[in-house]
Amino acid sequence: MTKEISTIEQRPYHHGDLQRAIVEAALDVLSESQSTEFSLRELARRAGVSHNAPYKHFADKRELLAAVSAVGFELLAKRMAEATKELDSPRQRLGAMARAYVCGGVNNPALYRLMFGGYLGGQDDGRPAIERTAAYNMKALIVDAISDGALGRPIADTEANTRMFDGAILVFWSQMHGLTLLLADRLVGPSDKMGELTESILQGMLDGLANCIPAVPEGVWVGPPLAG
Amino acid sequence: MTKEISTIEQRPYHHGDLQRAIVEAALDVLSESQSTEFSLRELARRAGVSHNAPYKHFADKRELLAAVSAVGFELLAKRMAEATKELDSPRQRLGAMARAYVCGGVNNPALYRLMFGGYLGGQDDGRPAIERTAAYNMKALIVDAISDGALGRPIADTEANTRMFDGAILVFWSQMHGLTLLLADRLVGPSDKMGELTESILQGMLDGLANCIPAVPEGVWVGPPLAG
DNA sequence: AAAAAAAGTTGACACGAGCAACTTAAGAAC
DNA sequence: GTTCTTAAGTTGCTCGTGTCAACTTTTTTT
Repeated sequence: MTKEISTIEQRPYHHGDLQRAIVEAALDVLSESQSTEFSLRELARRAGVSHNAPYKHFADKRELLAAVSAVGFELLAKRMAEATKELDSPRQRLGAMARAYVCGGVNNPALYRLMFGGYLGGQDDGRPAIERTAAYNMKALIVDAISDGALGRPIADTEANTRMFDGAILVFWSQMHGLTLLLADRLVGPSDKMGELTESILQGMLDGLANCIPAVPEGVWVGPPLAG
Repeated sequence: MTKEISTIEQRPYHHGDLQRAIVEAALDVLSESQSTEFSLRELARRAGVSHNAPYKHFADKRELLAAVSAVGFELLAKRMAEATKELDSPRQRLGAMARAYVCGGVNNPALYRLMFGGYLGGQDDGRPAIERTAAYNMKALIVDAISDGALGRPIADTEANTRMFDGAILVFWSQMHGLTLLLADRLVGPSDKMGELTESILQGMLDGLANCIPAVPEGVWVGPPLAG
């Protein structure tokens, strides 16, 4: 449908930028149907190419979904960065980040589940590298806010504090991850109360963390595992 | 394969208890493949019946998965109940419950995702009734522990406290839900540190809740929505 | 015993994943 | 500029799957 070729983009070969077109079609269909059970053929149809053209850019459906997931990570990270840009108070930054995170997930549950759910990288074969970097990117935002004092006092982002940081990130992340999915799956609602819920849960969490940040046990990783 | 007919079970018609056999096959395949993308035909094959026999018991794949999900809820609720049975201290009960919950999810992520993820009841057409009751069942376990004093002091399970209870449940549930999924999806690990992680996060959460239980905003529901 | 209903089977259709062989267009080599 | 190579796209196939329809067999009802 919409060819959407940014005039700057080079169109590498005879037809348009199919790779991008397919990913965008997939994002559209995913957003509309809220399901990953669309067919590559449907995407090909939307892009106006033959049913097998996508295979020239993606080995299989899984690889396409990985690319979609990567875009999702970029979008989410961008929104979180944008939401916190103008804010000075680290506490406010953390709040804005949390709201952006939850909001992003609730507004497109299927994409969120694709990004974080086990569809990709199920075993040890490893998630696409881009997803790892995006996940680390998001972690960095949290670390910044915490080290700037979001928990009531600044905490130096040093080696010695690693396990404490990981503990805080783990609490924060799992809390927001859980809230996002409960809202997205309508196990909690209504979702227009999203903002208030996020804020009140966040406040309770920070109260708890201010008392005591749980140090994560030796050997625990928070974020995608590094090696295979 | 394994017909597995409990000698007590009545076999209603000419062949075995197909309904049960199919659901059990589905549970097997789901556990093995950690994916819901198996075929009904595969299940039929395993049960030794023709490819269409399952349709006499389930209108479509979705309905079969709903039945599997229901079994999952029952299993999980049973394990949580079992884990807390012998414990007097409400705090210990809550801890045991949390561990059983997280452990159940991590040991079979695909089943957990099927139960709580958006595959079923995506829109408003409603989740199967059995899933609702199971979810309420689990909520009740949490309410019991809290009203017995798991948060440091007993809190009467009265109408007046409803929103506070919902707040506590929301915090507890979303925290554990998030932790479970992060572990299941290997975004946090390693999963053999599951118990310690659960306990330390739970402790931090209770510290926070002891200070202040967030009252959920007016009109929020925690658990599957009641009406359409 | 006959009728109705439930459970299971066979056969068909449409559709999607993915492979193979072919065609076209773009760049590189000469 | 012609040829060669290769990326991008197409056509056509095989195979498995969901699901419908029609038929058979067994069980329950009457």
